[in-house]
Amino acid sequence: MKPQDPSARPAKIPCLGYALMGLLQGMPSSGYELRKIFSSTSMRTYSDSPGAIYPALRRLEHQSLIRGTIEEGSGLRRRQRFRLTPKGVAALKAWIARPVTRADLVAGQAEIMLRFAFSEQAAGVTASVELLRSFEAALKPHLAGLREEFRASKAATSGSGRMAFECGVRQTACLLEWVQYAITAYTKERKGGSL
Amino acid sequence: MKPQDPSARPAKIPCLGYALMGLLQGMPSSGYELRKIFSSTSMRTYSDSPGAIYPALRRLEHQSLIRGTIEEGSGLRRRQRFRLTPKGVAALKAWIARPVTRADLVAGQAEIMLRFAFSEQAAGVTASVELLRSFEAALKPHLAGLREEFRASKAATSGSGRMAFECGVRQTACLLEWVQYAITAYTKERKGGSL
DNA sequence: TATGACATGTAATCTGTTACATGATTAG
DNA sequence: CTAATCATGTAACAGATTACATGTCATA
Repeated sequence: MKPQDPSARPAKIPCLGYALMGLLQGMPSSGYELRKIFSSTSMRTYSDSPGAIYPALRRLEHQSLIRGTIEEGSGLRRRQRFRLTPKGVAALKAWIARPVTRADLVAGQAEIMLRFAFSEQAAGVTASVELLRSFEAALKPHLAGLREEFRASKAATSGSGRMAFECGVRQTACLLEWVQYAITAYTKERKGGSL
Repeated sequence: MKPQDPSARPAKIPCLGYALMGLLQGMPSSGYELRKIFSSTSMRTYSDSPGAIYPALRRLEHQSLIRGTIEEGSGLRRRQRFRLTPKGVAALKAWIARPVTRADLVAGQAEIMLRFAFSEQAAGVTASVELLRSFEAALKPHLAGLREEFRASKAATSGSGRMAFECGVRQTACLLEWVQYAITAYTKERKGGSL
């Protein structure tokens, strides 16, 4: 069957879904609270629009990755508090544990950083370090390739185009430096890891 | 009229549209050639799928920003070559000349870099430098804000989350360094500019 | 003549955006 | 009572992805 049996693949979860699950682990929250996090903290990159959050939460619930319970506590105001299910925890861990591919790099490192940010709480220090090493392994040849492409296009491209390319190279180099700094920071402070 | 009269706004062009127009200035190309650029060069970030490119080209054509002409030259194989119209050139220049806002920064700098990359050819060195200065002006307070948020969350957030935040701060600092390097590179080499 | 690269497209589907709607609760 | 905030949603639409369809041309 060529068109890839829909029941076979594990129902791809978009990045926003993982962002929500990552926040939900450790801190069960309502949709409104999650929106507040997206609009007020450094996670501004994610949409805080209700038209994004609420449908996303319902999708996750339909996949049994999270479960919402209506709180009756304080007032009569309806309010759902969502928690990760065991299946959700597993999905989150699997997402974090994925090796970093070249495709991840060209797609922008936003998703990898999200994975890393949630890694320690969701899967332990060992998983964080593993992810960093995978990141480093993907990053090195990628940076080398970029530098080669930069040299090759040096004559062809002109002016600001070349300059922009150089910015990309610098940013990638900076990222690699951070990865290596993070690895040493993790491996120096503890030998065993907390998991 | 609250719902913002649709005929009033200049029909927002998505980033892919500007990427296509930027490539088309200077080098009229077919859809297939554009796809090749996206799939083979450092512009891999943009989709090379026909389902993205061809509809985007048609949208631009409907807005009279580009015009396609069927080439009859070599064989009988149909092939459209697209060129920027004067209106397209104007739209591209206007997009490049937009001051960089805080919203641009949190949305990720991909679009700003694209604007800069095309700036010199589309609007001249003066526009490039102007854009860089605007970028710098937006970047400085943003970086300061990030650093403050980082310090504030230092105790609260734990482990990899804080580390990821630090990565964001470093990347932003690296970006600012590049901007300043680029400004000096431009202003040192020529006083007047080529426009 | 069969294969593969060239070249262009369409259809189904998914996700996100914008803009609006709805109702409960709290502060003045 | 009224306005603002809390909290949750919906509807219309835009844009991208995936997967497929179509046809041309060169070459082995």
